[in-house]
Amino acid sequence: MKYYGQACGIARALDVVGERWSLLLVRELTLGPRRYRDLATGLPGIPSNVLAGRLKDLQAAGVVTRRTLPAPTDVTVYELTDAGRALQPALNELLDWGRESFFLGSDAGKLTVRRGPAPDGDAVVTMPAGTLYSLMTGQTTVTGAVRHSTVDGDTEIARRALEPLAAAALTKPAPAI
Amino acid sequence: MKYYGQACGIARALDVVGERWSLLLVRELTLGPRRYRDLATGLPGIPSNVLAGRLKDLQAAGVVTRRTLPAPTDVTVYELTDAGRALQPALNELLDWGRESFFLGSDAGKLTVRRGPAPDGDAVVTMPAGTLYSLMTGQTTVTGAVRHSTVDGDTEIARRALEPLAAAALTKPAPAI
DNA sequence: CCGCATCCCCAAAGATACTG
DNA sequence: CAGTATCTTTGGGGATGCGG
Repeated sequence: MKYYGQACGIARALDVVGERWSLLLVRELTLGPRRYRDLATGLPGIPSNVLAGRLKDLQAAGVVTRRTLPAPTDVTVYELTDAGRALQPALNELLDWGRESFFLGSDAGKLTVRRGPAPDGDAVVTMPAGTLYSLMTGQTTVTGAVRHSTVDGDTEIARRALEPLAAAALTKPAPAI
Repeated sequence: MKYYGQACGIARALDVVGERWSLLLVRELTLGPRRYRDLATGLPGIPSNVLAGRLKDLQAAGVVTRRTLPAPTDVTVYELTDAGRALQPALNELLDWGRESFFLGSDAGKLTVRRGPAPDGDAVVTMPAGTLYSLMTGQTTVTGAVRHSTVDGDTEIARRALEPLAAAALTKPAPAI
């Protein structure tokens, strides 16, 4: 890893747990001791070598320990050290921040997640999360989704912005709008 | 950026500010509005294109805004949004965690930073930070450093462990010990 | 199986030069 | 000064292999 090399405590903390997957790995271990396989399934998408590498790094940093349970189980588990458990308050704050409201932006067929109140735009479409889900999974169409939405601004622009989000659009390249 | 794609708030938070440099950039902006150049100097080592990219990402995420001050200053500054300022508690917790005590480990000529109390080993050398600095900058030798240290364990092993840390060792490959 | 290690590939970071 | 352009290097993503 490349270190920030700053005296700041935040930088030093990120030197230890700032790499991709590291904090999520700690999150998994706050639930208790876990086996390699448990961690792999709890972190969908993490490559096997990255998981192994992170576990090594966090052990070297004194955040995680590896232990083999006594016979007859004879299972190797990973668990947090005291220093690792001390990360809990930071995780809680990140959790609080991360679950605040957010909104989806559609720009030129590219879907982005943004935080805070929705800014003014050509059109703002507000719909229940379930309606968005139905739209994206093909259970409803753009027309159907709009019926369950409130549109603030140009309705035609709103429809064109929603098109690339519909499930049908997933099989063909999104048109630039 | 590759998103974690998990419903967990921590994962969503890291989707927004989990990339390298992002949280340190937010830290800089908690001090108040800053110009591009201020940020670059406050984040030593950040490549210019990465800084520009992070600023774009954080603006898109609604964490940072860009503003041009009115004439005659006519200076563009970056500052945190309300959502960005809401990261302060998380930064404080990371700061608390990051400035806790840590120790250096020397293993096969490789220097590592570890957290928590120093574990038992073949030898544990305790010295003032200034002595370590002198050793690594060549202002003192291993022998001189040991004189200002307390050694718990095998003294010869301690000396061999310190050798690769001395400034003189930086010009030649560290021997495997 | 479970717990990794190895390989290849590509996207992103690092470094530096350059421009309006 | 505030970025963009370009090139090199690193490290993550994905698949697969392998020993206990």
